[in-house]
Amino acid sequence: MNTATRQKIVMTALELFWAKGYQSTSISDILSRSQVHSGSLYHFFPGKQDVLVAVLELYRDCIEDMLFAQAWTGVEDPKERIFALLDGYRAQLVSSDFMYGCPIGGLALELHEPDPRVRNLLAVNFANWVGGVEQCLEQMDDRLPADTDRRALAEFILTIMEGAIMQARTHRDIGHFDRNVAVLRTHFDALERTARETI
Amino acid sequence: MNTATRQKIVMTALELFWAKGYQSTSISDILSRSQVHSGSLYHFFPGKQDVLVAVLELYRDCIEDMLFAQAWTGVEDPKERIFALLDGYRAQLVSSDFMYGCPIGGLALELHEPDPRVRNLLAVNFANWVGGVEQCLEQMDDRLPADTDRRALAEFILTIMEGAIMQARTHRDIGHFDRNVAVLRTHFDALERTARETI
DNA sequence: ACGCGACTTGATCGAACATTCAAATGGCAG
DNA sequence: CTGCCATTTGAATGTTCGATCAAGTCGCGT
Repeated sequence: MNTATRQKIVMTALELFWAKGYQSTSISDILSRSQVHSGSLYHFFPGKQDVLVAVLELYRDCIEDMLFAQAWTGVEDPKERIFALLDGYRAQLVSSDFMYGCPIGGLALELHEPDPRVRNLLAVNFANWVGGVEQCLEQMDDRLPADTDRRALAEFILTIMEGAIMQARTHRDIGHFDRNVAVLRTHFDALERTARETI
Repeated sequence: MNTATRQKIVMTALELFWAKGYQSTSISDILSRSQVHSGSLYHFFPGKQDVLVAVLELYRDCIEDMLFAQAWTGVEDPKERIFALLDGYRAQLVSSDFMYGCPIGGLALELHEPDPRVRNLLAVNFANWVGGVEQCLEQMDDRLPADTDRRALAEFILTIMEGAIMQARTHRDIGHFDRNVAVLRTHFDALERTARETI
């Protein structure tokens, strides 16, 4: 199977879905940007929805190499790895003039009655992101109170990332992102202080 | 001006934008649901985008009576008013089987290159919501540490609401919402404890 | 009674959309 | 060289979209 054309389609769709969303991206957009003709696209994919599935599968399979590895090079402290991850989204927002937020979050809110495959892949991608953060929290060991629910805290951090991006994009003001991260830092400070006090 | 037809259009559009989003709602959807003909709609509105503007203006003008007043009847404690507000969104998610999230947040992430009017109205609606929560935080007086940035904390609470809805909807599991709110509660506990200790 | 302006009706428009298909191409197995 | 099958080409399809418009209705001031 000539995979080059298929990959070109998926990479182009990934970029367009990220920049404009799923519904605002037409098949024609994907075709003209990727220099592929419609027959080729429909040779590899039954329909538009299946292109989205392929994009979400790519996210799922590459989160480790493309997201975590990238954000965590040169950062060893597990707590700072979490903030480095958030800072990556911040940098994307700023450098793209608030165009590029979270590709999964954008799709998750845009698709109101998604295909079960799509919804499941969105959930898996969220779960993988949360899992990565959860590992950082576990590596913080007794810097966090023993009774801290690390999974719930990891989900909380995803929540903050998504909400902070939403507000910063809407106001076109990175201050909204920064203030949210700052409050998260005070939450970590309180947790670490509690952990120290109850040794 | 025959306002009845206009109102019918705006109310129908509000409901459809909330349930299906802006792009997935066609003018035909609005017309058939509201029993109005296309000429009437275009008599009152230059185009689809202006219907959205009217919907967002309605949210802006009615947030006090429709949202805060509703959530806060019978709840006097300012801290519990915040959690009552969140519980309202929770109830909507559950009773609608995860269809109805936050109408503003959904539109904010869906519209990638919005008309300045639209973007500004989204920002105003977020700001009004944050303002309501900020007032609650101010009424908490010295139950919070003196140096707490109440505006930033109010924005943080909006963030949590939006992120919690996003995750609960994606997983179709209200547990994701509840865990986020639970972590927020631990954050409040820590703040109140700090305030008590530093009297 | 009359006319005017506000509103309604519903057929109609062109553009954009996702999708289809028959024909052409090209590489490779035998 | 030949035949086959995966892939490519690009015109064409039917549908849905947002929007237009001419004709009609209604109420109200004069």
